[in-house]
Amino acid sequence: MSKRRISIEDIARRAGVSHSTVSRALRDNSLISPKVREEIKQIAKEMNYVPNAIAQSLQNQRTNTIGVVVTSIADPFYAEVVEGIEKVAKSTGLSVLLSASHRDFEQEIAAIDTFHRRRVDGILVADSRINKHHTKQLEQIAVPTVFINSQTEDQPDIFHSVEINDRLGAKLAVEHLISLGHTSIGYLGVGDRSRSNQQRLEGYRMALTEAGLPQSNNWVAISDEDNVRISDVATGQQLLSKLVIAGVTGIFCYNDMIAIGALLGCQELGISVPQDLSIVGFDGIALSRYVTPPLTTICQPMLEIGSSAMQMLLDLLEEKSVENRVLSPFLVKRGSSAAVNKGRRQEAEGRR
Amino acid sequence: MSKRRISIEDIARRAGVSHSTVSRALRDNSLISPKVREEIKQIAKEMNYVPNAIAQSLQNQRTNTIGVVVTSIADPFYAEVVEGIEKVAKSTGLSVLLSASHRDFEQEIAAIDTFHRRRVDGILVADSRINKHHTKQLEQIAVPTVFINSQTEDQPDIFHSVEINDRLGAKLAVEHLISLGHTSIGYLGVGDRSRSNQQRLEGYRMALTEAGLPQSNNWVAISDEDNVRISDVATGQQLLSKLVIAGVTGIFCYNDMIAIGALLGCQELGISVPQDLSIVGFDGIALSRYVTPPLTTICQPMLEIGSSAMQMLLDLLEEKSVENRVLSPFLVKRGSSAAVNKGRRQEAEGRR
DNA sequence: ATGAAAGCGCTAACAT
DNA sequence: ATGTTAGCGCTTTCAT
Repeated sequence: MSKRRISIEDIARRAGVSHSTVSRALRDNSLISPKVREEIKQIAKEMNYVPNAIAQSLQNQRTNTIGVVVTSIADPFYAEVVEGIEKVAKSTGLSVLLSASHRDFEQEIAAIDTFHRRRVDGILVADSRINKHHTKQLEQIAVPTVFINSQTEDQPDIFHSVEINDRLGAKLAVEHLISLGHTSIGYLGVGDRSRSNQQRLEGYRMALTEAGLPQSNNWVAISDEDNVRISDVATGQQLLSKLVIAGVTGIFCYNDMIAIGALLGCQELGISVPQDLSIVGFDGIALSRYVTPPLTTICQPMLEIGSSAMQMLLDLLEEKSVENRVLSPFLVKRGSSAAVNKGRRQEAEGRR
Repeated sequence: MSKRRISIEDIARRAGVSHSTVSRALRDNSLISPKVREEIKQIAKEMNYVPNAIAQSLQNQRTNTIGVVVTSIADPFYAEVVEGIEKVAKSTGLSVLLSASHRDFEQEIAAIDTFHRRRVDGILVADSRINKHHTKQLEQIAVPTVFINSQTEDQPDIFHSVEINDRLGAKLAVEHLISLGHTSIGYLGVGDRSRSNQQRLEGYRMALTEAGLPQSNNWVAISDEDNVRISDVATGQQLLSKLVIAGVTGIFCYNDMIAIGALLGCQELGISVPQDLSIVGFDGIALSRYVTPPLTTICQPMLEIGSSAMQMLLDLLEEKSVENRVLSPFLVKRGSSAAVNKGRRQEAEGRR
């Protein structure tokens, strides 16, 4: 299987030159005469020479590799983000090492540490749990790092970031429901993504306040932080009834998976969407288009989040100065939201 | 940013020993006295030493890295497979380089080539297009390689593989429809995944033949190979009407995305599933559970496909002998399939 | 235009 | 138990 690999020394021997000549020839160094250069390239091809990127990396102090940490590879949201990352990485000759953190601080640190040992040129971390307290322990990482939708409240300013404007997204969602005539609007959130959940909750409240609409603690349901073992879908399904009992006619969900859980919950309870209840999600994952009814949602430009984080990393590698980016999400209206229907709603309530 | 990194020489100098002593101490070599060993480890920690995996790789002729090629990172099926791969890779201290081929032969080769240059210890390729004709060009890869659900008819036998039993899966699907009383059963396939499509088609035919049921070319619709730019969902949606017109009461779809397209098509045409038409998918992606009605489908054990391919690779790395694996898919009955309803069906036809 | 030699950071065989 | 030396495969001065 592993007959030793061909090296430039082997080629040099065959060509009757020194190995440095071979190195130069293969790299199109202008010092080498065109003739020998071609000869050497020919021999290299005949011998099936494949340059050893490890040796090059050691010498060049550059691995042309970046590390990417996501919560889960199978998460449809981050899968799309990684797709965007990989695309621009590939176009610049960079390879990507991928690792999953499962929203666990320890695993996130372990992944970064591995990347560090492997001397990646840069790191991208999605949904990071790292905050200022850990800065000390991490500042010697000395590798350009970009955070994507960081979950940390106060982010170390030595790092860079690409974020979605969660508050704006939430406002857009709630304003949409308001424009449809809803006045009792609920929020279905998660307990284990502190920052984004907080921001979306704020956007939700802000929209209600600006519209002069009432608020109530009964209209807000957020999953227990410790209860996060279960999936977002299950969370949405479980928490739905609380809001339904509280009498909301529209619900803004933390994300699409929660919203789908809510949709499922509605089926169980015999509530029809959007006639009896309007539901709005967040993220815009492919799935949101295919459920019934198709989900009205706040779309994040997932590919762009990935590609622009990667682009930022490239700029950092070239020592350009970069500015943190905050991208704007946008509303996509689909079938799960409709004008409020007070009659139907009350009738539905009476039925219970 | 990049103040030079601490090396074992730096530690050696501080500790007043030679760099090889440091190397040994850090690796718990028993030759080093416990006392100096601890001293050295202490100093290393103080200096924030991070071993250079690149230098280790060059010396050890092992990168502890594997390369994974999938058609698309955002593909929900392969995302799940990669999740399985990464999990066992991480547990054995291996890192994974990920690359997308987009079902394109050139890109697949390019990715493998990059892995080759980077001296990965092993390679996993999903949906490979490589066949015996390319063996010559690839046999010097000399890196343990495992194919996952290869798309190639005659696979080079120097490579190993983990596959799903497509024919069995298709049979299961069709037998399920038959057991529900369906006698006119269609197949909705794809033109750009030659092998798996072929196998599933065979399984479909086999089941019909064994049951003594009629077959018809009008009951089989397969997308043009050149028309593959469009998504599987769109394919399913477009091709549906042909089978409907041909009068089938049940359809087995190449995969879940096609099936979802078919579901969408049914909505457009006012056909209710499963009352008027039963639909069965293939893959068992998360999505299949959440559409309406939830999709009856043939599940592939995605995580297991990933982990067992990875396990096979590990065995190969330890020079154990391995055997190719063929995993069995299984039927999951959900709402999209039901007993045939001839009355309703004919009525629906009359309506048109 | 080409070769000799040093060195990237590490491991390991060979001294002692 | 520790130091010396020689690589791993490459790039890059510095000679010539």
